[in-house]
Formats: sequence, C-alpha cells, structure tokens
Amino acid sequence: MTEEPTDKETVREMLIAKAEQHATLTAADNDAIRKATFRIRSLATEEDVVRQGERPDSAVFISRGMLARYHTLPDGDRQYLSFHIAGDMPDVQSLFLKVMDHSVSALMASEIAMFDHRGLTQLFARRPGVAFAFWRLTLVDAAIFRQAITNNSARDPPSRLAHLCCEQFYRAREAGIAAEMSCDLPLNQTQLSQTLGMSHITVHRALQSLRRDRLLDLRGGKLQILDWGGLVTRAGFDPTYLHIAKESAISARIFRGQR
Amino acid sequence: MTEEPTDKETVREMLIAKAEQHATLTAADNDAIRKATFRIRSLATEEDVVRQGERPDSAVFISRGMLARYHTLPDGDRQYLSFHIAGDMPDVQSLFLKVMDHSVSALMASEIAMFDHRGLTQLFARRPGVAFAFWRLTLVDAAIFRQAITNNSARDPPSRLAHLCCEQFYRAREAGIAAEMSCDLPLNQTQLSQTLGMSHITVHRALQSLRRDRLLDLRGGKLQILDWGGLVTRAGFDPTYLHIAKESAISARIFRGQR
DNA sequence: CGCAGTATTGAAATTTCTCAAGCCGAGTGG
DNA sequence: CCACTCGGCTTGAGAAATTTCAATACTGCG
Repeated sequence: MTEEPTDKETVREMLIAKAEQHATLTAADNDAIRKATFRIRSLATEEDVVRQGERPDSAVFISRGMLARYHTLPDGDRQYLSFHIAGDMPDVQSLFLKVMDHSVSALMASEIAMFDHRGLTQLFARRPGVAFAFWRLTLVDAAIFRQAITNNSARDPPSRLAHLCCEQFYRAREAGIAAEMSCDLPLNQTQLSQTLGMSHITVHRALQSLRRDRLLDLRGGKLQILDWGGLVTRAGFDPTYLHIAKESAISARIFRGQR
Repeated sequence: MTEEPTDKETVREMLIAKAEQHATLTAADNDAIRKATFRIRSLATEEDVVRQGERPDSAVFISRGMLARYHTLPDGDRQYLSFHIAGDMPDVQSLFLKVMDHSVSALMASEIAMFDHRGLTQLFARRPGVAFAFWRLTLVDAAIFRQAITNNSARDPPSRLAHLCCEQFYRAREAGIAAEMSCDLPLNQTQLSQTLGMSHITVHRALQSLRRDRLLDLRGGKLQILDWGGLVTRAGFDPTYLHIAKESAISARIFRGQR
C-alpha cells in the first residue's frame, strides 16, 4: 500500500495541467504556478485532512488516491458531499472561507500536496489568469454540488446510484486515470448510503437492480461499467454540468491582458 | 406591484456593500466597481432570466425581489436549488461556465441589474481585491449548496423545512431586509416540495407540525418566526456555513498589495 | 482458524406517496 | 351582490416504497 512519494516536479506538472483545463495560461502564469511551494503528505484510508470547524492554513492538491468531503451531523452521522480524484483540488475554498463547514478525508491510501494559503493568495493576486483558472475550478465544484442536490432529491434509488457512478467514471475518464471501462470507487454500501441519502439496504437493492440489468458492477472498491449507454439512460446523466470545456476565448484574452 | 425602478446609484452602492461583505476593499476598488455598467430589468413572477442550456453574456444582481435557481429534469419536473434575495448575485458563475447547467427565475415581481460579462471580467482582471470578493461570494453559494445536499438527504421532513426557513430568515436578517421576526418566502407548497425532495402532502404535514409546535408560520408567501430558538433546534441549524465573517486579515492585506 | 467488517436476505414496521375529494379565499363577471 | 372559477391548501385512506430489525453468509487478513 505504501508507494513511493510522487516526485515534486510531477506534482507541479499535474497542477499546471489542472489549471490549464480551466483557462488558457501564459508561460509566465505557468512559471508562477511552478514556483508555488508545497509539502507532500501521505494519508491512510479514513484519515482526515481537515475537520469541520477547523481553520486550515493550506489547501490540498491530490497527487494520488481519492478524498471525500463530508458533513458531520449533530447525531454524529455523516453526509458525504463529494469525491475527489488525483488532480483535484478539493479545498480551494478554505483560502477564502476561514472556518471549515465540512471535513475532508481519504477514502484510500492517498498522497496530497499541501499549498500554503499565503503563497496561493499571492499567486492569485499577481496572476489574474491563474486566479481565474482556480476560480473556475471552484465553480465546477459548485455545479457538481447542485447536481447532487437534484440527484438525492428527485431520482429513485437505482437512478441515484447510477448517476453517482456515471459522474465518477466520467470524471475519472476525463482525468485520464480510468481503465478502459472501470475506475476506483472505494465506497462500501454504508458510505454509499451516506452519500445518496438512503439506507444501506436500499443501496444494496439498487445495486442489485443495476447489476441484474447488466449496467455496472461495483465491488471491492472498483466500479466496472458494463453498459455505458444503458447506464447513462437509467441515470438521466447529462455531463454538461461538469463543464469540461474551457472558458470563452474572450475571457481568456482579457485575463492575459490582451484586452 | 409595479414599483419605481431603483435608482442606478442605489444599485451601485448595493453592489459595493455586497462586495464589502466579502472583502476589505480600497477606494480604488470601490471606484472601479462604481464604473461597471449595467442595465436595469424588471421581472414578473415566474419569469425566467436565463434557462438551462443557454449562454448568457451578462450576470445578474438583484436590486429588488427574489429569484430562484432550478434544474429541469428530463420529465419536465423542477428541482429548486437555491433562493436569492435583494443584494445577491446568483449568477456570477455564468462568467466562467459558459453553458448554464440550470435556470434562474423570479419568485415574485423583481428587479435586477444586468452586468456585462466582458466588463466584469475586465474589472476582476484589474482589481484582484474585487475579484477576491466575488470569488468568495461564489464560494459561500457552494457552501449553501452543500448544506442543501445534507438537508435533503439526512433530515426528516419537519427538520428539513425548518432548516430551509432558518436559512432564509437568517440571510434576510443579515441582508437587513427582514422585518422583526418575519421575511418573504414566496413559495407555495408545491414549490417547497420541489425544493426539499418530498411530496407536497408531506410538505403540508411538516408545516402543520411546525405550526402546531408554535415554531413558525408560513402562508401567503410570508414566513413568520414564532420561536427562533426552538426552530434552530428542530432544524439542527448552525449558520457557520453561511460564512458571514469576512476573509482573514492576511488575505485582505495581500490583495491590497501591502503584502 | 477465527475475527471483523461487509454483504445479503427476509419480513415486519413505518414512512411517504398517490389518489381523491372537499375547502377556502381572492378575483371575475353577470 | 352573488354565483363562479381558479389556484392553492387541507384531509383521509389505501398503495407503495423505504427503513428497521434480525439473522445468515462471505471475505480478507492476522
């Protein structure tokens, strides 16, 4: 389970790649990103990175593994909010919202790069184009949260589960870390129930239904897609909300000062 | 119902006030905001401002009334995502996410100021402090979405409704547009059901329960708080997620170039 | 081998939804 | 001034879905 720590240079390139998914950056922008300092940290399964109520002073970039965000309810129960894969930055918001309103933990053995808030803030102040990229990233996050509201409020159990799987596979695919027709999804049925707002029994029956229809299989933390088209239909999945395309060319030009 | 259009100068001051809730701005920042051009538009109840799938070229600031964001499902059903009051900017994300993944409509006769994307982008590129304020605003939005996930997934019907009411009243209060113990909430029971992920019958029973316990009353589009403490308890409401306090002093200083 | 955590299954208890009908209040037109 | 209508609210009751409870497998690992 213990793998070699990722090379720092690799992390820098991953971060730049992520930023470039959200904006067209100049060489100077990239250089500025490269200069941002960070430290690598390994996480064990279930380990928390930050907890609800804390005031972190650094933001997280995932170089390997998978993290989750969750609310802790008054009765101690958990509500999972989102899942994040290598290349994601689940915690940019902590830069601007001092007190954490949720926790972040590792779903599997993972490795993260921790960027000091101060350094990031300076980077964003000096390089509007970079700020723009990371801002956009937080906006896509918000779009994913919106979709989760709809998913947990308006879909029946099998569709709900199917939608979650569509989203995770699609994002893993886009990030280039999915196998041909499968990806990691290290959640047991109890965690799925705490994600989808239903009991673990209902999750189990929903899963059975999707398996019976040969749409997917999910076991041992691996999601196997059996019939993508069928799954998309069952889920009512429309990836528009993931906003894979970049910002408009106009905005990009303005941000690069070519007004 | 048709009131005088808000004075443009008033809108400018409202916008600055909103920005200052999220960051400490310089006089130059404020001047730059003041120079942003916009046009006023009146909206009738139920009128859409933008629809899912469209590519708007301006962002909305609410000068009077109340707007909602919602998803339209494949079967034509609606899922409400959030509600916005005077002083809110529900649509900043459209600046960076070209295609709307949801619609925005008026819940009552309202008035909005529409800011051109191009002008806003230039403003943000030139004034990092201003960008910071609006970025933070979108992050609070995201925190509210997260809370909605939890609300609709993990709370029983009366708590769910109570939580929505707590949030709306608290925000109206903060915005200074609530009466002593009441505020607007122009939603009928069907709309509430499309917000909270339950049938309108269940909404009705939940409402009865809260009325019976003398916690609140909700009728004719007005929310009346009868027992704030009791309501907060019933809802499990903790306003931390609304992030009413500003960003840290350090970030503010960096953004003002005092590094 | 046995433990612990997870998955699976059945069945009862409970909640929520659907359906159906009546009511109420505001606005309308005769 | 009074039926009339329309939208929204209220209520009851049966149907359906979900949760809870309980018990039994399964699996990886020490």
